Amino acid sequence: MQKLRTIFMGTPDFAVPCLRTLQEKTEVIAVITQPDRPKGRGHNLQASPVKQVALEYNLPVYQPEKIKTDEFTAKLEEMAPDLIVVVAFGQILSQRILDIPRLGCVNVHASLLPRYRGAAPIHWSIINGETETGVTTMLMDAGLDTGDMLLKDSVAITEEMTTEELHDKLMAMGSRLLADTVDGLAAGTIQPEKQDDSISNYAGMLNKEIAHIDWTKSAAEVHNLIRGLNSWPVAWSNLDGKGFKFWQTRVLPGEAKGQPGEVEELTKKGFVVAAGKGHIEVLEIQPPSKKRMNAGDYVRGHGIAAGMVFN
RNA sequence: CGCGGGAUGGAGCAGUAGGUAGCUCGUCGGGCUCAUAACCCGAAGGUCAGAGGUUCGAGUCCUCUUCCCGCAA
Repeated sequence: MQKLRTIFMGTPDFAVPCLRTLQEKTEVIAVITQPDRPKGRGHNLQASPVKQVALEYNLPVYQPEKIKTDEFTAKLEEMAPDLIVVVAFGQILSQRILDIPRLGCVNVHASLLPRYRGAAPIHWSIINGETETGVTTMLMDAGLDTGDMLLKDSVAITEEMTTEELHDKLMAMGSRLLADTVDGLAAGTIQPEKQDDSISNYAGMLNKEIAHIDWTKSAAEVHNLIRGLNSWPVAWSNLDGKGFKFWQTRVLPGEAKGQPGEVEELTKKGFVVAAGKGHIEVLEIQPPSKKRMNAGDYVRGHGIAAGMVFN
């Protein structure tokens, strides 16, 4: 069978396994990714993970600042791909681009659509305390993650799972699902299914403010925020005017003994903080200008004491 | 050369106007105990990130280097 001619669009780590899958199954004629951005200390320009892998395969890489320009669209039309695959690309495609490939544009999205459409489905599904999520492939249309669904796979979210762990699971699942989707599309065996807009919701972009812990919420909600924002941007709270990041916590049984944010007691492994309802034990923390460390170690070296209040 | 914060025994920290390096924990040995991650006694372990400079003398002041963290997605 003649290999499909495809174009891949993606940017972060999450998209990399999908690119590898596509490279194995099809002839990738171009890779589109975000322009190199200044990153890290020193603000050096850094290529996206997708670009690095594309270069490894010697694939042609394009990095338009805006993909929707007439000029770039025309270039895509010239390439005349059979299929375009988009995974965490970071730019919205125009209808004109969506119309280019014969088999359409396929998107791999890290949620069970129509739930959690948008930029940060993995983070939000944990923050909201969901017990199940997954990956969905769809035929893109002009809306944001509103296209007809192709294939789906699900995974359970456990109580202690962090975004980082879930991200890795879904990343692997996404590339497997993409493989099946490409095969199915080529063979014409997949029946696209419309999304039910009435049960959809939106997982917006994250910002610093949502990462600020609100201790008046319940212990479970605080814990979900912390594990949901683990790895980035990491939930934080102030003590003495200094920002502390919270990396790992666990919900303790029983009622809160102090006001929200108050350190109730020190424990072997860390310390206990009261929430609006219930309380949590802090196990791993990151003080200003320091690496993340065991909360117990931090307590031993510092004057953390019962009665101090985070806010 | 984008801005800022760090680097002190295995871990986390002190170290006050420069004058022989301390604390909490861990480790090892011993004791107590039916027993213990509990308690008691004792011990080991640091060229204070590296190089140079100022000084009678520097963890403590100055310069350079290396590494780490935050901001920026």
